[in-house]
Amino acid sequence: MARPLVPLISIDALVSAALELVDEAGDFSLPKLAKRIGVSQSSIYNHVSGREEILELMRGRIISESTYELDVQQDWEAALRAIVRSYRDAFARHPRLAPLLVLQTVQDHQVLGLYEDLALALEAAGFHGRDVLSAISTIDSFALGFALDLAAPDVVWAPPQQGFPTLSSALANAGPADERGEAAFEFGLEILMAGLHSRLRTTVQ
Amino acid sequence: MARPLVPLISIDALVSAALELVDEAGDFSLPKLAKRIGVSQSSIYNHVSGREEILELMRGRIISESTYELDVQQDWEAALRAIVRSYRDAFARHPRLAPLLVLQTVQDHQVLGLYEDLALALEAAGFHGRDVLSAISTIDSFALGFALDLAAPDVVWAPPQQGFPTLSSALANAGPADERGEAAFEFGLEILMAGLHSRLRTTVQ
DNA sequence: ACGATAAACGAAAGCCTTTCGCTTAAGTCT
DNA sequence: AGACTTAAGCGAAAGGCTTTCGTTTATCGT
Repeated sequence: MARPLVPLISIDALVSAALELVDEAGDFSLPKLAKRIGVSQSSIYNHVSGREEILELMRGRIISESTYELDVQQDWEAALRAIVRSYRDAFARHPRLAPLLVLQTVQDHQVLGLYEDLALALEAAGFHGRDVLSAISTIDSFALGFALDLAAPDVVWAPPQQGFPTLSSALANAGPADERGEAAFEFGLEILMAGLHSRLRTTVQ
Repeated sequence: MARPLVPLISIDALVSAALELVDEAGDFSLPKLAKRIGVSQSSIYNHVSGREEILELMRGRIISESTYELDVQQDWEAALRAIVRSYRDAFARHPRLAPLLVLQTVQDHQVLGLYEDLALALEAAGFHGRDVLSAISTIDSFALGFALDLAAPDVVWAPPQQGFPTLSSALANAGPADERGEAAFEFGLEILMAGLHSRLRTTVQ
């Protein structure tokens, strides 16, 4: 086939189809992506530079889909909570995408905007100098860790019947996997916020 | 070649070689693993079930290599700090392994032992019921997040020159990548501990 | 009118994991 | 001692994967 009258491929369609594949199968490949859109593998290279760019585009897409509102009236804590929740919500809708993104540099504009807002909220809170990036890294680790938890197998820990009594009883106490994840995230967010408050109190201003 | 007098492959040698490859290249493959040991790819299947088992064996190996001492005298906070540090140290020695493990259920005995100790320390601290697993998940998210940070590209965020002033200046303030990671981990650990303390104070006992 | 660009295609190179059948040494049982 | 089972190597091949390259042809700008 020669050049079609109307392009068969668009970046939007590419990203949507790739996201569908990841949601369904936990991964995507160019052959499957091409088959889903109904084109050949190699045609895709006319629109993106390769697999990595598609991944980065997916990151931007899911972050854009999960917006948060920053309100001038808001205190920094409310802002931080809103940002972290929105980040985590983005991955909650597409849990299996998180593992595919951990090794890539963040370049997407939308996503950088989220980190910029994070930095602003932290400065408003009273963090200075190197602490700002340390706090960003901490929040990022936390949010990424919980995002990955959403993608983890239902059974994260599989102790044998004998030998790990405390861990086993903690697991027995927990409800179904999604409830456990939800409860853990809420718990973790409280820990994080309390920790940040405490740090601000104890640091010489 | 028929069956050799002395086996050419042992699980220990397999894991060591695989770990070397991951340290060097960030990944390992059976062809490369086989070449390094000096056998053919398919022979490896006589010793392990496949790629996944090798990954799980590597997890056990690095956790075993990074021990911590739990001392009856110790308070729970010291115990938690020791466990989290040891976990993070394990991945600091083999940063590029972390991303390969995020999707796998933990089955290794040594690693389960670490989580058992974590559960014990949390109960000693005064957490009960579902909170134990929530706290484990929170600590796990932190530790995993920071482990992944060690494997991340030197440039985690790449904002363009214009448009993200607060993030850019936070990045400019930071030193080299490894110092940033180290400072962030220490910062995060304080936040985590302070948060847990705060939670214990405010929860009805 | 014409040249450049864009967007499709097929073919192929060079990775990867895993399975299969074949060979032969070592160990075990009678 | 002879025979059977197992363990551990091998090569070949199936069927994935990403990416590059050359070819074709429609559209657009000058």
